[in-house]
Amino acid sequence: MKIADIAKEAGVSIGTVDRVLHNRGRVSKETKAKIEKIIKDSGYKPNIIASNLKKNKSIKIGILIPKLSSEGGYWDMIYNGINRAMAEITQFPISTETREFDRTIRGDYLEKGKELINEGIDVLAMAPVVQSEAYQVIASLKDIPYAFFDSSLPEAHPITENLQNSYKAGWCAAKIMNVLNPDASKFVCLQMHSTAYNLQQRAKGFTDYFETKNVDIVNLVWDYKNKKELFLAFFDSVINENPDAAGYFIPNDATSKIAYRLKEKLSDKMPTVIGFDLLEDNKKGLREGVISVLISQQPENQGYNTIREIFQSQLLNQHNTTQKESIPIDIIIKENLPEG
Amino acid sequence: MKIADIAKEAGVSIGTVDRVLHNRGRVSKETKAKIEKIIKDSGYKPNIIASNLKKNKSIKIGILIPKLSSEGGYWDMIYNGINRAMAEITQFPISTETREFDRTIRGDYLEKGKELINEGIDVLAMAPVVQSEAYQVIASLKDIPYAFFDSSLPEAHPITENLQNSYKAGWCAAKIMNVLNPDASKFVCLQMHSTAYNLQQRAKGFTDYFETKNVDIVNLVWDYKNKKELFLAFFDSVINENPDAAGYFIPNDATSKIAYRLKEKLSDKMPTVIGFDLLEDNKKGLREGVISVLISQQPENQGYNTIREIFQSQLLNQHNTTQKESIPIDIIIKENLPEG
DNA sequence: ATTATAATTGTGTACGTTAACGCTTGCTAT
DNA sequence: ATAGCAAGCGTTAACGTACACAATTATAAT
Repeated sequence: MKIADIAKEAGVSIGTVDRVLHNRGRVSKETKAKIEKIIKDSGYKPNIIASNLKKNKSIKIGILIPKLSSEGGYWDMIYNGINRAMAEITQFPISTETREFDRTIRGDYLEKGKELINEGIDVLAMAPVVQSEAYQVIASLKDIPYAFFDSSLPEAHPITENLQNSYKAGWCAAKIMNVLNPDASKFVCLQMHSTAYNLQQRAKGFTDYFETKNVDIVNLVWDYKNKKELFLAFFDSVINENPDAAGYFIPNDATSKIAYRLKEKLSDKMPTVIGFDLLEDNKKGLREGVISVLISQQPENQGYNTIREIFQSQLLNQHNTTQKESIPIDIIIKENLPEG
Repeated sequence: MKIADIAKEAGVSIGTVDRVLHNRGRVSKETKAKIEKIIKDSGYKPNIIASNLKKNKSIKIGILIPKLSSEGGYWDMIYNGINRAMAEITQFPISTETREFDRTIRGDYLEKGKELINEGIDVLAMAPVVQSEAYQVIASLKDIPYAFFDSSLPEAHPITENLQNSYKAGWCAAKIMNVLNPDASKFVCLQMHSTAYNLQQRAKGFTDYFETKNVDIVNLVWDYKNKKELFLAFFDSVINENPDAAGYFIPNDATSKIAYRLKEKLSDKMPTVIGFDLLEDNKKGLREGVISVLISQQPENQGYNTIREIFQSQLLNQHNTTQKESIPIDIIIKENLPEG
């Protein structure tokens, strides 16, 4: 069934059918109704291939992402996923324009966002990690659609979002910590960025799990604005003050650093260490046994899915109706660590 | 850069360029060389959209899969993934033709496979679970490409395969079993289909893990050809004979049945139960605590990926060069069980 | 030299859709 | 009555590729 068939059946020209299909007006009510009925009854589906060929439209996707090669390579993993998805659809007229922002510089997020908008992007994929500025970027977008990865923003309406339920991830980590140390009565939870919502939620999930259990959770926060060289001294004092802690939960990605320090100081009775993300350092820690468990946010898939869904919605006009699940909480131990 | 541009640059017509592009001969050596150089230098990429429009080719994918609604719904999960992928590409001229076979009927695999071939499929996606017949099907395919899901076949050359490393999965399960029962000295491994290669490998991985540890593994096999109603009596005797078993490893998907029986018989000191696949029954067992851990083969993703890769290679002519990883070993506990 | 034949190369149409453009018809305002 | 105008509809030229067919040129046979 193609437009010409509909036209023939309706006794009109393809131009008229086209106007009805695209709601371009200039068609009488009766004709429109007749054509719409035929379209409905025949189950006509537009040939997206021909459509794209004719329109010859190209979609430019803006990517707003924290500085690559920072934070242990976490964002690079997302970016790899983005590139994998792009590679799969090179055949289609789609391109990306990337801006890396520095989340520690006030206003940088907004600035880079506006740069992208000025570039004339058709859709924006963003990690809304600087909340207040992210809202401003969205406001500036006007009618340009946007998608989230890594995290979300209340009250926003992205075309898709790919992120993990942080609270549940913390809760899950707590369960594992509990199982690995059934008799323990004390664990440490050490956050490195006080402001990040994700990390707060993970810490909360972890703490809440133990609420009804007779277990002491020591919640600590190390502000990333502090001088880096002071960290180890700080951490050593944490170790000294909590000799009875059976495990350390690190809601952010700096797990290996902490794990190796613990190994150094407490080689005899190494506590359980649970952290996040399959960064190279963390994978090494897992392989060498100083980290017991890592929870992966599947950043590669987040990037990949984001692009795929943008592609589906913008180029193929397929808007997903079904509620999608969030990224699963991926439990990684030495034995199921993916190779490479 | 399009064919017309190449033609203009080479001073020939597009027909000649076309012949060079498709190796249809009838072009002089010099002309061919000149055109090939231009193609190479310009980085020309054919417009797959226009190509498909012209060719108007439709790909029919044959699906050879065990009876749906059998084996606890495992194959239905794969089929769901297949359908999800198909839904994403409805815009493209691609269709499926499914044949369900009964793996317990000798010759049925081959028969259903031949039916598909006679249907005139362009590519076959198959679960090569009946090895000898699968080889015959492949031989009958002649030059039709094929893809594997769930399992593989030595010496075959599928365009893609999506499966989990069974040995590694068993090994991983063993590690978890060990961690959950650090002081135990005996575990039971109970297989339900003696012939399935996958299950053998899982059992082997599990057993091998404990080889150097002073742990006793009781390896049992219940042949599925036995009368079903005898199973519980058999299993009760297993329980009685191994009162000191700290855990049960079930390499196949009938985990919940076993777990609930154990609960009935040994409610006071319930052993650890580790099994496979997120079937409804198993998920229930996990939620209710009779199953400790399930390993997921991500069947949904297997089906999804298989179709996607067929689509990429057959319709977009994008043949993946990079070695792909096998399906990850997905560790599922109550706390990270996906909803729904 | 002239055909016959083979080896090259060029031309034209179609794939289904889009959208600019133009044609008709009927109406309003002068 | 007639120009002006808008509503409604039809026509047509692309988009880039594939392939059948026509046309040309080179080579061989007489």
